[in-house]
Amino acid sequence: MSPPLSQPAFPRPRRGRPPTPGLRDRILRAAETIFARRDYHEVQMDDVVEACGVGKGTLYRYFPSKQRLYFAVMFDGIQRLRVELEAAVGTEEPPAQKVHRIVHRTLAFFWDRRFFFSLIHRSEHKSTGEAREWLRYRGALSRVIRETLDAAVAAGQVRRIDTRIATEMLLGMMRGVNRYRTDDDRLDALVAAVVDVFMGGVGTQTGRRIVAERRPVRA
Amino acid sequence: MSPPLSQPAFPRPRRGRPPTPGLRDRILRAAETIFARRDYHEVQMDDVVEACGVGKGTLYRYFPSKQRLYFAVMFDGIQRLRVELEAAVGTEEPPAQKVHRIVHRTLAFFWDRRFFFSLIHRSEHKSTGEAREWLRYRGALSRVIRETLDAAVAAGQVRRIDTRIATEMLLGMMRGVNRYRTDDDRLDALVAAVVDVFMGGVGTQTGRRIVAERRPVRA
Amino acid sequence: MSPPLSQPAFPRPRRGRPPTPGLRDRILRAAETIFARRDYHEVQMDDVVEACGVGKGTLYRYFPSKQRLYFAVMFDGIQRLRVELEAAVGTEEPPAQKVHRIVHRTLAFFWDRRFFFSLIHRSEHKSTGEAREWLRYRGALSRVIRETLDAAVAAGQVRRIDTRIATEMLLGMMRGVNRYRTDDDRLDALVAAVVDVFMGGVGTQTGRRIVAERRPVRA
Amino acid sequence: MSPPLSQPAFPRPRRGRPPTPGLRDRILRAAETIFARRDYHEVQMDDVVEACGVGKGTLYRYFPSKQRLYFAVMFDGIQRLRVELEAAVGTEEPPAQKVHRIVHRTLAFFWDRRFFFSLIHRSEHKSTGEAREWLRYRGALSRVIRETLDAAVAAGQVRRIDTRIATEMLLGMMRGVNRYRTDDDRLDALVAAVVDVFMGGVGTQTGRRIVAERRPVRA
DNA sequence: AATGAATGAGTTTTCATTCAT
DNA sequence: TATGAATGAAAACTCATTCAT
Repeated sequence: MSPPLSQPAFPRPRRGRPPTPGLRDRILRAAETIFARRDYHEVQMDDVVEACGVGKGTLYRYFPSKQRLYFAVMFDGIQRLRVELEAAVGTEEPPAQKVHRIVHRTLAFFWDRRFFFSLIHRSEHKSTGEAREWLRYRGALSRVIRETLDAAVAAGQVRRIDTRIATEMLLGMMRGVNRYRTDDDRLDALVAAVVDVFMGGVGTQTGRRIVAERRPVRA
Repeated sequence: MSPPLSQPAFPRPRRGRPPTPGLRDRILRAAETIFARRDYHEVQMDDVVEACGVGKGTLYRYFPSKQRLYFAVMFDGIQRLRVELEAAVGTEEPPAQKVHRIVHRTLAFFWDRRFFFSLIHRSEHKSTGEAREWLRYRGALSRVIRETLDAAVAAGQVRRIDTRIATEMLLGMMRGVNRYRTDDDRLDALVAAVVDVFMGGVGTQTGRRIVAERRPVRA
Repeated sequence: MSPPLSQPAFPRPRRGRPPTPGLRDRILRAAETIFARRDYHEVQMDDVVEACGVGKGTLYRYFPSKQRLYFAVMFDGIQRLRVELEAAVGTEEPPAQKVHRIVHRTLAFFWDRRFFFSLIHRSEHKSTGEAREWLRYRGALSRVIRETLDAAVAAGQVRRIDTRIATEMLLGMMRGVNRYRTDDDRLDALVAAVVDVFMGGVGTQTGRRIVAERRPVRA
Repeated sequence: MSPPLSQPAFPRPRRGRPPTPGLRDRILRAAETIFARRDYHEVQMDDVVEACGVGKGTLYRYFPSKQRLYFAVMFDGIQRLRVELEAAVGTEEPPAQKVHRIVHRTLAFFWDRRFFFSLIHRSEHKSTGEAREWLRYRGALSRVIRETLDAAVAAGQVRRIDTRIATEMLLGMMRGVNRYRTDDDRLDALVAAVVDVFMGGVGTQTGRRIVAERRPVRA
């Protein structure tokens, strides 16, 4: 539904000169750095305008409203994360190992985006198109995790638990440790801690052993 | 002009119209239900006014600004939860069992307060007095959990892990499953799932067995 | 129309116990010190309430609105000044001398009341009863001055000028020097300066001599 | 991106919608007529908005607050008056004559601005930047008068009096006659009366004669 | 009668969005 | 097309006045 975010290597045959190529992306990047740092309601369109060095009219030409811009940023971000996770998971490793990669990538992604998603999932009564689309994106992301867990269950590395709920737990753990981390906390240590507890909790004997032996978790 | 001697010393003989008893609490309750359902910026003072059937001036008499009201609601809520947890934890049970109670009470508390604290996790750069105080309240809450975990470690029911981080993981897990639960999810099932995974992850043999054998914990 | 402001020596036979005798006056005094120092719109009824140590309901029992209170204060003040001037003028002195007394008393009166009358004479369109009454009070005051000038004209001590306009000039001069006086300015010096210029301007030879010889004006 | 070289250096090639020419002035004029007629607290921003036929946002774009707008109007007005006075005084006439011009211009200026400066003389205890700046403007205005008087003293046309105080007297006289003028009063007559009394009061023989002989001064 | 709690109409200001160039 | 000026609906808050005790 949204155009590809990275410039494709061969620009598709354009009819009519596309207005300032790459401008949409530039706006998206600038907006991301802003929305990642401040809450939705603390961000003003003027800030975005200033951050991406573009006129306000232009901004509105590309994104018809603040909400749309915000969601575009969120969708873009979560999509990139999903792509990363898919890449991390599309290997021949044992599923239990993949959990480690997932946690690492995800925590790294949110490390500098602590205010991401602050707007999302408010006012449940409003079922706007955005809300629906958000669920799609969010679902696509969590599905990567869930399917990995499913595979792990199939491989006897994770116990027969409800992987939907387990996925939310894992995401929640990561959010928690990231939100309330201290300045001394290091990414790797938190990754290790999360994997340790989560796999300890959901893994089978086998699963735990696989995770434990491979990566000597540095505190 | 001096208080009648027959009156007890404490209830000083108020002159003029006495403050409507319990009004502050009434406002606080009404505001809680509103802030629990909608995001801070979606709540308007007029809504609160209407919800508690009180004049706007009165609202401002008790809480001098919207922010103050919001924080009062948050502080009140988190404090009540903390008190509940302290009660739940002040028993002779084995520490591992107490984790079960903590999870149950906490999830129950947030069951209808899914949007609580939405504002609070924002803009930490503003070090207002409120922000500081929030940290105090939040710290007092998490301390209850952490100390329980510490006791569990001491009792050999939880492994020697960083209980600060473990606390955040536990809170994060609960937040995650609550936020993204479906309409079919039941409180007890989620409690069980969280305890299962968390204690599986952090517990020792002993700890796990303690939790596992006394599975059915009702409200 | 308004009750006598000073307690008469023999209290008139009251039927029904008069509510807290002297309270009205107390309020009036307290309000005066407030309105003399701050502008009408900067004064809040709560300030008045606090200043006179009386409940807000009581305040409204005696003065039905802020405006009424304000005008009562103004009327009271201007009336007292008028009484003073009448006393100062009811002597056998030559009229030119009386001007000196007028200036002295008037400047002294306003010395600590620099914000008096700030509200008055706004919004000409509103012809409230207050506005009319204010004109009566103000007229009574300026009449004392004007009649003194008339007498001075008759006595050949002031030139045949329009004494209405001259009165306004004199009042304006006093207002000007008082409003923009420095901390070093002394009352007597300003009185002398005003009398000097005014009588120099309106007086005849005779009139000027009379004023000049009597009070050696210290600059 | 850099300005075309054919354009002159100064009118930089503004991009986007150019500011409505003269809009700031239009607002200023409209606000002046309003503030000249009504007191600060009786003026609402909506009135100003309506008076100058501009959106409220625009009003706030040019003046960030009601106070700022008010002071801008005052500063603008007093500055224009000062410029007028400087022009009136920058001639070869004898200083005593100049007083006549000063009075004429000043009274004419305030003829339709009887409520000007109503806020300004308030609450001097608040030493805001505006208050300071106001003193600068007001000082610049009175200085023109004072220097004229000083010159007149030097020329032997005014007695050796305190010209600071004399300036305040003159301004006060003008304010007084203007404030309390009747509908029948004519500008020229009041000007004549003020000059007559003031110069009679402060002038030397010479000074008075100079003013007196060239009585009829029209605009 | 006296008091102070309760009230709500009225005002300033913000900021997402539109529009003229 | 790109730009920034212009717009006005919406929202927090104040304070004179009323009312219950």
